[in-house]
Amino acid sequence: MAPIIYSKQREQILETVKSMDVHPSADDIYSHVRKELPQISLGTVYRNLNQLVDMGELSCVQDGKIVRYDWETGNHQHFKCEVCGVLQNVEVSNLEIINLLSKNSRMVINDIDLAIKGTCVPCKK
Amino acid sequence: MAPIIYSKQREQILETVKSMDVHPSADDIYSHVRKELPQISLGTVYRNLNQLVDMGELSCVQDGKIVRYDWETGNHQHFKCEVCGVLQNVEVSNLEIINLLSKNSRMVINDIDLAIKGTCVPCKK
DNA sequence: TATAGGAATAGTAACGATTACTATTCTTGT
DNA sequence: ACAAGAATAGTAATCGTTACTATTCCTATA
Repeated sequence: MAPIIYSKQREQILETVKSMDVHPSADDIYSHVRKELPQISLGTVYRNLNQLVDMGELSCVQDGKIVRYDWETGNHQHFKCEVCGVLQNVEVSNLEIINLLSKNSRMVINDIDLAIKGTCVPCKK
Repeated sequence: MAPIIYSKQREQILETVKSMDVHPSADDIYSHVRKELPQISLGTVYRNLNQLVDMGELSCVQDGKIVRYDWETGNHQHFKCEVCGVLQNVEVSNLEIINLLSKNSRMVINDIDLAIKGTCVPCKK
């Protein structure tokens, strides 16, 4: 439980993720942040991303075998287009789904993680 | 599109997964199959697991950064206990969830992948 | 049943995302 | 200004998985 102290690297990483519209991978973020801080190392990016997720400043999603980061931390789930590969947020009431699930199960449900796969609107045409 | 021909390794891998009650990883399966076929290589296990999933004989789930395999291929989702780490199947009507989601979205939903996190019945006590 | 063509294998090397390590540099409370 | 200890850059290591290659196995055909 070491206290977290300021670093310009962490601030820059957070700002960078917030400025990106897609769900960037650690490597995407590294590339962007290097424009501002050319000396930053990839390990620093990973360490800070993990901290920011732990702190609740960011959320993350597993996309295949890589992790993607998201500045939206509220109640949402992810849609992946199987045609173009884009990953986008979908506003969903997790509670509704949890209620649906709770009807038939005796375990305690804390959270759900829903990956929706299909064809996005532009690819549909 | 090379035709798939018989191999005792593939048969043994499939039988092994079907005999296991938990959701085994490739490495778990490798350990078990080696008792019957000591010469089998890990690469063979991976290659055949991928084929069996493609053939629809098995299904698989991403669990953190590893993939786990499942002989149940029907309509179900996965529950992970955050206390003991066990991964178990939950019977869910995917259609109900897809209907819920389709109300508010214009993309075409082909499939969903739901990871439920919580506390299992034994750990609840 | 012998055989040829190609599919599968064992063993090993390579890969890619992520984490660990370490000497040095920053932050911050005093 | 200074000391304690967080954070960093750079690099090595880890780990699940895939790729490669020479050899062995399967099976359709003669």
